Amino acid sequence: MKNRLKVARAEHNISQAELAEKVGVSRQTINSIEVGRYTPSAVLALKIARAFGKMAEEIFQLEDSD
Amino acid sequence: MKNRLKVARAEHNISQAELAEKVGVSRQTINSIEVGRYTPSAVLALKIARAFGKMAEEIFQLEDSD
DNA sequence: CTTTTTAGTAAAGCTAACTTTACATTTGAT
DNA sequence: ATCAAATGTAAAGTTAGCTTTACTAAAAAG
Repeated sequence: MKNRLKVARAEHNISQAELAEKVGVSRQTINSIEVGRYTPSAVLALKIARAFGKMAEEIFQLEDSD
Repeated sequence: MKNRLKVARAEHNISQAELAEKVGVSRQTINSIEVGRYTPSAVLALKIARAFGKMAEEIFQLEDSD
């Protein structure tokens, strides 16, 4: 799964740590998702999307490999 | 997390087994998600939404408890 | 009423998501 | 050039997502 987290954070000018706090996970979790180390749960994905005022699909996109 | 899987399946008139096959998981996984036994991964949530031609948020909704 | 399809549930096992702690590297500000 | 903030990564541990097999119950079709 691809994600546009880095871009969305840049648009909103917030750090990984700030996003983490906003959605209730650790900073490392946000970093790991952002760099593609793993896929978030649907709950976390929805919270992240909501934090940016976007649809989940605008932030997270399926790849052929999924 | 709430979900509208049962309704979406009814609209599309497909069984849990058919949906499972479409998105590449076991029938039990679909059933478990539908009855709220657990939350899907973001990948699976996106695949399910796509299978119904809807946005993830139309099928899966955050609750206060999330 | 009998058969078939669909749905619900359970146990055991495996892998991936997430945590905490901790340290190294990069970037930005002064 | 220095200090602070932000990012990247790692290891160890816990929990949740998902699988397979298997059985029961409900609903639909005949």
